[in-house]
Amino acid sequence: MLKGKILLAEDDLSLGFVIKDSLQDVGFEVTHCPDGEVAWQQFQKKEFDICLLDINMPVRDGFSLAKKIRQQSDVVPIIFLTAKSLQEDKVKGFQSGADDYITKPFSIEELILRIEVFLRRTKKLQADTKEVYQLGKLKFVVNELKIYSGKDAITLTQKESDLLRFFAQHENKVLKRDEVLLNVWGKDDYFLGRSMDVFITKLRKHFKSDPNIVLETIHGVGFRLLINKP
Amino acid sequence: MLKGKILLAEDDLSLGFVIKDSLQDVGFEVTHCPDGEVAWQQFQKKEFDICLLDINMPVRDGFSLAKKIRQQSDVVPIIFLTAKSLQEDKVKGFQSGADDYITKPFSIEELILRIEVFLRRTKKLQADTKEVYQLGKLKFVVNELKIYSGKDAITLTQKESDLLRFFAQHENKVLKRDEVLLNVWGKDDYFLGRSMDVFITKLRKHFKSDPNIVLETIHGVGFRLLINKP
DNA sequence: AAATTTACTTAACGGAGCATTAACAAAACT
DNA sequence: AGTTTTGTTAATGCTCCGTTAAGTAAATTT
Repeated sequence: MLKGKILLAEDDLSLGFVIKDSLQDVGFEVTHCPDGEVAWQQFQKKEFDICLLDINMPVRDGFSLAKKIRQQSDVVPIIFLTAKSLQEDKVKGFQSGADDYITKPFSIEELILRIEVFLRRTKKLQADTKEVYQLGKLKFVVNELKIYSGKDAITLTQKESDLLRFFAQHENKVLKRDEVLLNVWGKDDYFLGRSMDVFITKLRKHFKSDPNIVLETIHGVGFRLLINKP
Repeated sequence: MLKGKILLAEDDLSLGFVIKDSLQDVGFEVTHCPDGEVAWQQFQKKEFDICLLDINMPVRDGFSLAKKIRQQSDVVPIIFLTAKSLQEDKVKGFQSGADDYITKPFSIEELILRIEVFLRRTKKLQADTKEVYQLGKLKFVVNELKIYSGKDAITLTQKESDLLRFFAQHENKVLKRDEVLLNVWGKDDYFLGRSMDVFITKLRKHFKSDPNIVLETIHGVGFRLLINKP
């Protein structure tokens, strides 16, 4: 069971590996970045449920990265990993938008517990929000995995639903192939790319009852979900 | 809303703090004790609805504490928090009167759900609120563990009833496998998942007198209790 | 207390559903 | 024309789920 997507920025590679491995063991998907700049690039590409940022990093330190992240999202929880336990650092950290910090050396168990505390909080808010998209004359109800066309309904598989949801969230916007892959599949390689193409075909079939819904290909770039007004 | 009073014995202070904080967040009153002896003093002073005991503690370990507690009350649920997952420990734990154990690292969410499963059970003995669900032409009376079909009645077991109750509470909503497991069994692992499938089969058999009641499977996601209007 | 019943879990196996991979066709770039 | 990218269908193989039966432990009866 996938519990959530975690962005881990940690320049100490062996420590980073241990953290990544432990978190994956308990069901998280972890993207490990060796410095703040790479982490920032990843953050822009993909959605994360929580960020774990080391403070002392080359290229871009944790504080600066946290600020950047906060400019783009003031919801995603940020936890600092820090060797220092000085009061100033803590203050500085919270000012830059962190939600919590944990001082090294910490136990993996404790880290997991803290992560879960945050995820539970944010989950509660989302848990019962009905996520529904009106696509032309079709109504897509995410939690039910269904597309309604009047009284008729088509049931989607989980993956179809994940993919359609991502397009519906960005209606009318060009989405690059790697963006889609990273967000829906979690990684980007040749085979998953082909797999995505198969799913694109499936989605197009589901749309055939409403010709105003067009999932167009931008050759060499990606796709765009376009809803034409009739 | 105060959900219940919890005695927490945990010598790892930072872990204890996280647990206490999380439980308070969801409405429990928590008394956190740093060792078994202090916990025992607190238990004698005050009434608790549930006890969470770490096993490895200085002064008085969890096993010994559980025995003491059991001498005074054989009703209060005891849950062990343990780092070991060895079979011997489990056995030893249950012999000393524990009702359940949870191995570290565990998720706070899971702990909360297990606590709630226990509290619901003990409360059931006290409360007498009639909880009745009309499912198609069947009437499900929770406290009686019965499903009425006209004059005929089927008697359910406790687990069947717990499970059906959870579905009846969320009629028409897609419930994920882990949600069901956590809410009905208190924890989510492979075997309990299989066990749930067995109970799903049993429930479907009970429904066979009314074809409008459909407990449908959402592959890879969970189940949904659907009542079709005839 | 031994035997039986009851309730639930675990094992085992078969089948269905699904994502992926493969294979080939079509389209779009060079 | 040749190469790369995308569309589509079919085959593959994995995971999930349904079901029956066997195992286990507690409760009840004899």
